[in-house]
Amino acid sequence: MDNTTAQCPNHHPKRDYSHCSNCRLSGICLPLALEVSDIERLDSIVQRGKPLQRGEVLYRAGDPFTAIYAIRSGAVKTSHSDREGQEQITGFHLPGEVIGLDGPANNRYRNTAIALQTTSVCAIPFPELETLSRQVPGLQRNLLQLLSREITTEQRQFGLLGHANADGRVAALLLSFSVRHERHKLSPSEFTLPMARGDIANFLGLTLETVSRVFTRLQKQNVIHAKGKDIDIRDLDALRQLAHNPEDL
Amino acid sequence: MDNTTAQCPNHHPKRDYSHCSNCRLSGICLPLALEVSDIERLDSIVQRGKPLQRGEVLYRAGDPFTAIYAIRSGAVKTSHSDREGQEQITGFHLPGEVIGLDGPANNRYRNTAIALQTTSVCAIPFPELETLSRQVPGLQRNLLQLLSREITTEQRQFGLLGHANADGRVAALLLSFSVRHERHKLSPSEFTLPMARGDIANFLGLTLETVSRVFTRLQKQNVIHAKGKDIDIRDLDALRQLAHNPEDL
DNA sequence: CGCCCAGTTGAAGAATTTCAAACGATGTGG
DNA sequence: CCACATCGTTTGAAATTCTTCAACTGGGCG
Repeated sequence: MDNTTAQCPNHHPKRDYSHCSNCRLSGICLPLALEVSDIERLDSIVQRGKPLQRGEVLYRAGDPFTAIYAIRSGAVKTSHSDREGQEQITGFHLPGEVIGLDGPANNRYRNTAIALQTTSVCAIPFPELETLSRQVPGLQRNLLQLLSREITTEQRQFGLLGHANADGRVAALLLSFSVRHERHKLSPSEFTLPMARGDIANFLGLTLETVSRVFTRLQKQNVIHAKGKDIDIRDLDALRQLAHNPEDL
Repeated sequence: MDNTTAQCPNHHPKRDYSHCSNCRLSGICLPLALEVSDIERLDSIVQRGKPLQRGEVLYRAGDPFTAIYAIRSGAVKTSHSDREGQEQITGFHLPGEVIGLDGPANNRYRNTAIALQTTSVCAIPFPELETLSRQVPGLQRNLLQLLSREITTEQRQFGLLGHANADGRVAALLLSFSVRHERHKLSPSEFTLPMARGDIANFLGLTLETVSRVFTRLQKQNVIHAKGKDIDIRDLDALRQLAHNPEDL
């Protein structure tokens, strides 16, 4: 029902963000550092559908792998489940981030991606992207970087679960959101988490109750102020110290 | 001091494995499913150095990223440390596996790779590989698959730390080695672990003592027989059940 | 022989989970 | 408009798992 311009963020309804070349996210997304003419070629294969509502599935584990997705607005969680049906959330993804990179491994998505809010994405069909990236070296580089960065991100999280206690894990998560918000020139200290406590707990390998207790504890120590999903970071250094934070997030 | 043929596995000293085209690992390594002529092109950029001794560093976190490495024989651990100097082992790598894929993210290795035994590797210079993979679509595909597979592997481990108890984590590790040995037509039930208990503990986010206790416990239950690093899996199903194992490893 | 290292074992302690109850916001039907 | 059910969250107390600290074992090597 919508035309392409309808996917623009609600608060800027008049501007046309429906092309990579004028997308506000081009600085952190796949087109990064490409020439204008190359961005246009990339743009020509990108597909923009209508926004997903909260809870809608973008792709499901086991689906044939067709495209990777750049998030334009909103938030997405990715998860996979073992055969006992036990769900493990593998990540929370914000605008400018690309998901579906688990697909090329065996031509099926390994994860399920679900919108946490109203979310709009750019679909980048993978076969086309592969072809194009053979012709555009910078794009090939960006694609490889994207995958490699995903690897290092996972490794960091892996290290977190390996060596941090409950406080450290929650602190690291909050810091991660903080710096990702800052990247968008949003406040790094005040933001709203897109997911519920249960999702945080699942992601961090803790129970819902423990996460809740950590939030109250951090609040009593005046490190953060949290009302539900609304977070206000009061003492960034304390948070960093708790998270034992390795370089960037 | 060695010529190139000297990197052949010790137990087959007469055969020439110094080219991808006759490497026994080509079925699981980067050349997988490439045409003969393409394998030869790949081969022409691959560098084979002299073997590393136990404890030697292949690359160090922070080093400029120059090449990815395919392991020919031996075993390697990769790890990274946060700024407190806390080390987190991110993986144990066996022949046929490729490491260094964390490098493209920002042109530096994020991890340190250390030989756990005498180990020989093939170095594949990355700029050359990038160029070549633009010309050989199958190679481009394999490279992307390699990275993507690394992502899914990390995610599995991530899920493990998130949702498995000490027994489950150790069981999963043993199973992982079991199937990886099987891939090489080695016994999936009897093998020698290349790393010490402390490394296992670090990798699994446990203490050395807990790992040791799990080994004794599994032994008392007749699930495994373990004498130091020598493992004999007695009850594969029990192990699988403990690990709650999601699909392949 | 004696030292050292890796691994094992024990007992006490701490952190997290589990079970249970209660809360506050939100929505629904009478 | 109020009673009631629901959902996400918070809080408490007991149970459990894992860690910590410490002692001990056994094999390898000078």
